[in-house]
Amino acid sequence: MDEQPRLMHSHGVGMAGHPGLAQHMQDGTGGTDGDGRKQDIGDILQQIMTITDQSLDEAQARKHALNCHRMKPALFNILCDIKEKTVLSIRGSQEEEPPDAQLMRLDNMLLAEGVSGPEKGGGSAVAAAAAAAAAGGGVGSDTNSAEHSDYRAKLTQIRGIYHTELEKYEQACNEFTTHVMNLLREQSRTRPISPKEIERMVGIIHRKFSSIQMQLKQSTCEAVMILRSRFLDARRKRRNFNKQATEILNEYFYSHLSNPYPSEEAKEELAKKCSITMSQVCAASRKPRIHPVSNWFGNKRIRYKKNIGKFQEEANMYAAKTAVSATSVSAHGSQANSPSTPNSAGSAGSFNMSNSGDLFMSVQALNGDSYQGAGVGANVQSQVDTLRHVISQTGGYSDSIAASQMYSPQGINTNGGWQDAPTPSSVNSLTEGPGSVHSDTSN
DNA sequence: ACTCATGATTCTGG
DNA sequence: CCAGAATCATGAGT
Repeated sequence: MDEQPRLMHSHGVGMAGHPGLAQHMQDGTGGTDGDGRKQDIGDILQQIMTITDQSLDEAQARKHALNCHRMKPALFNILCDIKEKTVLSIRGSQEEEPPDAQLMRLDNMLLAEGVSGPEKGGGSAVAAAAAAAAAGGGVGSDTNSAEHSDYRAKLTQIRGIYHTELEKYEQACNEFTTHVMNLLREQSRTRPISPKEIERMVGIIHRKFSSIQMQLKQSTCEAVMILRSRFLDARRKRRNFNKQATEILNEYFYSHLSNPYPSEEAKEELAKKCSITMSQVCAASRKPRIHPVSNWFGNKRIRYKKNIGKFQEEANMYAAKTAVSATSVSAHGSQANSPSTPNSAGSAGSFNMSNSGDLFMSVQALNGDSYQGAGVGANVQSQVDTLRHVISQTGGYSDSIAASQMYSPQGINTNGGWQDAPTPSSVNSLTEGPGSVHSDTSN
């Protein structure tokens, strides 16, 4: 039985044209004469060795004959056994399954980016963000949606490429697998190849292909990242509001100085007036995001509070402006609010007091300046009175609020801020009183 | 190149 | 969750 494995080996090898083993086999035959059976085997080997010299038909016939040899099944099994053992020992060492932590990550990311998920117009997350932005802002979302559609188009492109490539790989993988399987099956008639081994081979092929797939996923992820950074993570891309917008916002701010927390509607309105586009809303972090007007007011509040002195001039200017417009309005008989302003000085005072020492000064300055401002911009002298009146209003725009909401000077004082105003955001200042007058007239 | 103004983001406390 | 505070990043003026 010793030599029979060699037979099979040589056979297989001979077919594959392996020189080294042919040599080895020849050694085996050289040392075995005398025995009839071995002689027989020698013959067979001889035949095998010369098989390449024969015609194809002859070779085929010989092959068939060998294949039908009565010893073949037994030999085959034994060889398979031996092979299995050696293969196992080899495989044991390289038993690697460093599995798909990374693959999972990639998959998750692709899913999150809407590349590999269910078809949803591509970039579901971003699309959602865009939708949210559009819905939330309503205003000027054109440019934004344009940007997003651009982004989406690109993402869809990536998605398309990814899917076609993936499909290609899968197809290639399947084709190759079946090809190899056929080949092995075919060869298993002449070589000791067990089904198990074929299975193993298939596994290897799949692993190879999945590593290719991983590369594909990786590069897709990279592409998406680049796209994101190009389109969305230009988050801090800051475009200054235009002058008019700033003016409108400032007017609102200074006319609601005692409670500069515009309601949602007010913000909407302001945004509309300022034609502040939602493109300025952060698209990056995929959060529904803060309205630019909110940003503006947030920044304004904090910066104003931080350095009131610096903003005093501005405040005066807008106060004057407001005054002028308010007078023109009041001339039309919308004095409904004006009578209620006698105490406005108080609110102005309160505001003042809220800001340490120089506040008081600033109030003084405010009044003085406002007069001046009126003189400059105003056409009507008789407006001086109204001006004064309105100016005080500006200080206490939310007089009504102050009254109704117990917006006490003390509170402001102690805090040096507006925070104490109860639920500031709930105050719908745009629609109420002087504020609305002001903002309406400002247009 | 530098500085300042300013819109946006992030972190934190209530 | 919201406002404030801190910070980042950019645009504009010099």
